[in-house]
Amino acid sequence: MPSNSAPNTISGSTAGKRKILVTSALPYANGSIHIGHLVEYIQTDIWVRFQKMRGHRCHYVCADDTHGTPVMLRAEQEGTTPEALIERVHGEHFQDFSDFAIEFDNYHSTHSDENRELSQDIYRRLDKAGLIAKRTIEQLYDPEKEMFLSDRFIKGGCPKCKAEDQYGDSCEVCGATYSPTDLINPYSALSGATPITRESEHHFFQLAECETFLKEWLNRNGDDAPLQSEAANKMAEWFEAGLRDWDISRDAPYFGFEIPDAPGKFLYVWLDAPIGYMASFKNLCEREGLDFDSYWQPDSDAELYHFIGKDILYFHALFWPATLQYAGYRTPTKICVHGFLTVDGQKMSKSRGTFIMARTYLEHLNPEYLRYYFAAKLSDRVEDIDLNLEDFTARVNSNLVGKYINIASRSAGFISKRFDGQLATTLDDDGATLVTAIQAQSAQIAHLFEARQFSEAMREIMALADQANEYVSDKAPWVMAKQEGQEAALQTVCSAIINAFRVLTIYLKPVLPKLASEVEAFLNIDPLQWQDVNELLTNHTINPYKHLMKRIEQKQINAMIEASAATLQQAPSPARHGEAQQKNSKTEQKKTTKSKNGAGLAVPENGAGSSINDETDNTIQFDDFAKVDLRIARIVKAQHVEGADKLLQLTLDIGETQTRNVFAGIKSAYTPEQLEGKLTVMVANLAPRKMRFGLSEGMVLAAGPGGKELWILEPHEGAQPGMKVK
RNA sequence: GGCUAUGUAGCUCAGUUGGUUAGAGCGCAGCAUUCAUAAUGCUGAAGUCGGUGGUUCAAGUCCACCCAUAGCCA
Repeated sequence: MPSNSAPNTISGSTAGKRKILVTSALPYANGSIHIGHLVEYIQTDIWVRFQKMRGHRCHYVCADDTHGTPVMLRAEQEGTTPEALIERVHGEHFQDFSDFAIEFDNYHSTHSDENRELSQDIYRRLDKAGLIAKRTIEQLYDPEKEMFLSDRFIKGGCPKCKAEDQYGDSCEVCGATYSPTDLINPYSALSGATPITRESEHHFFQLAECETFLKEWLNRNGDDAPLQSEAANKMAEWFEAGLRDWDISRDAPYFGFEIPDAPGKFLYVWLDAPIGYMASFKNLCEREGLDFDSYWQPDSDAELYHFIGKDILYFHALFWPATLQYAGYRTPTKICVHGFLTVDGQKMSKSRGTFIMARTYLEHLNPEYLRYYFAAKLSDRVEDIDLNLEDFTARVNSNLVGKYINIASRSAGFISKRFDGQLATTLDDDGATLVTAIQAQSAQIAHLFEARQFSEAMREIMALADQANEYVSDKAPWVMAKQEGQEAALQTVCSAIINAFRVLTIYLKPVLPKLASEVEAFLNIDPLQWQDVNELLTNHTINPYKHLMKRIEQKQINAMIEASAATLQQAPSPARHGEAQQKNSKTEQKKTTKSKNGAGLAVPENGAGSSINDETDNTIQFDDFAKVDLRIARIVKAQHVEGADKLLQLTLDIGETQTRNVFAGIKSAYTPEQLEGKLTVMVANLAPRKMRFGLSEGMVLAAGPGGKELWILEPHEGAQPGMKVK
């Protein structure tokens, strides 16, 4: 594991200023920022702030990713232009980031002059290098809308199971994969028109030509290689599968940049998106008089870091270095890949209220809680991290408020009340020992920040906070305060505590910049830099202590979850770019369908107490309720379903001449024997759902989080099959 | 289906090249304390390290298979 290794020559030292350029992936201009996105921006921002505190010349740039079909269509839907749409979203994104204390040196847009010039120039350079091939391909075309359709925008009947309304690449009912041309009665999802096949010349980036270079790049710098081991593994997989050409052109109409000398052809959004990193930096250079070339020329002495999520590794580890190399630019120093965010161990879910938008979070909680929590969970590995809300509350309250903030809170009162804010001129032996011990961890903690092992750094820092609290406990200043002749000792002890607090604040500053600045005001000092660790604050007057951070209350969390559940109809997509975006919203849709009625069970995928319906708010009218025909049902027969992991097949008697067949996802909690003969409640008027194993004609009601914890409803004695539940 | 990860105390995670009774924080229990917007200190309980089989004097750590979860298959 390369980045776990001992500090190398670059990362360990403070001597010598480094030139560092850092990016986070560009958020797509077709959705709001949510807490999943924030993992990356917070991770990057912490790293950047650390580098700046160390005195390095570090720039952090980002931008909105604006091009592609989804933006074009959404603008059309909203009755506006793509330009107006992306401008509005740009403002929203920037505000969200700012409010989370994510401090870009520049937040630009891929729809900018800089990006157009760079993108078109890079295309020309790649073409000149012989890497662009042109081939005519056949694609489905919407004659009404007059545009080519990607798989996502074509629907029709599944060629295998005949299910209707399936997408162009795979069937959600039987799982078959196929090509859109295989669909039965295909139609355009945009206009409903029948698509026709049409030829078009496309431009391809011949990635296979770059294989030798990519392998060399990947193995560069030994232990300090550009990729983490997990990402390098993935690369090996891709190499083994063989690198294929990359289709980088799209036909008009397309919101993007035209390909030079190819009228009606546009650069695919994924080509110009990463170039947006350069464009944003170029824009910054022009504004601040920096030398763009010294960062991007092949012999550059600057370091270049891209922080990305594992979902877009392919673009950043294959195409992007290849693009840069063959266009005559330098290549990235490192691609820092992180995993996804889960909430309470599961994918963020709109119905459970765990699909939390950045804005919703901000309306209920302090952003620095989340910054700390993410820091406490993040490592240099490509691992998913979990936001466990209970753990979140406990850790923030205990670590930040109970341990760290409390150190200031329990000493400052004495200093201001008894000594008029004046700190002692020297520390006693024990106090000096404590502060020295905390200072001594500076190099180690810096190394952990540098190596992106933030969770380890937080552990170290909190262990030091424990030492400070032990010292307070040992010295018992409140006892001294009551003894005559102990004034000097009291002042000395409290000064040591304040000094311990000051050093801990330096260590936490990259994570908690706002809090740190309040601490600076409280301590009456200049903005803290990393090198200030070695100084002592003595013979100095501090300001009266005001509480620096409140504890999280459960009701704030609850309110945030409720608010998230309530605003879920505007389904923002987590994806960043064009087609990836489409794919994701499709997954989301799949999930929704499934939890609604796919398994014939009224339990949302995993959600205890959550709403079944994703689209409405929580209140319904009586009429709405009356629409649901709930009936007492006797389980005449229950059996396993061959090939299904979660399903039981139930035969239900609801007083009709025919029994009902229902597939229920309760295998994990019940055996067929436990169910046969029992009474339960079913939804009798649910539209039948064709499943892989047959037709499901309703669903039975059950509660619980899932797995073994699942309980179906059973009426009291006397109820008869067929009775209506109302 | 193929591939890649992950699975260690209630929760979140550490566990170096296989080596003495498996660690931390949070939570929990008891005690102490009251300076601190209940915060702190001390003590303690708690794990057949996903399962099965194997290699070895010795396996959480290596191998095989299986189970679960997540992702990738452009």
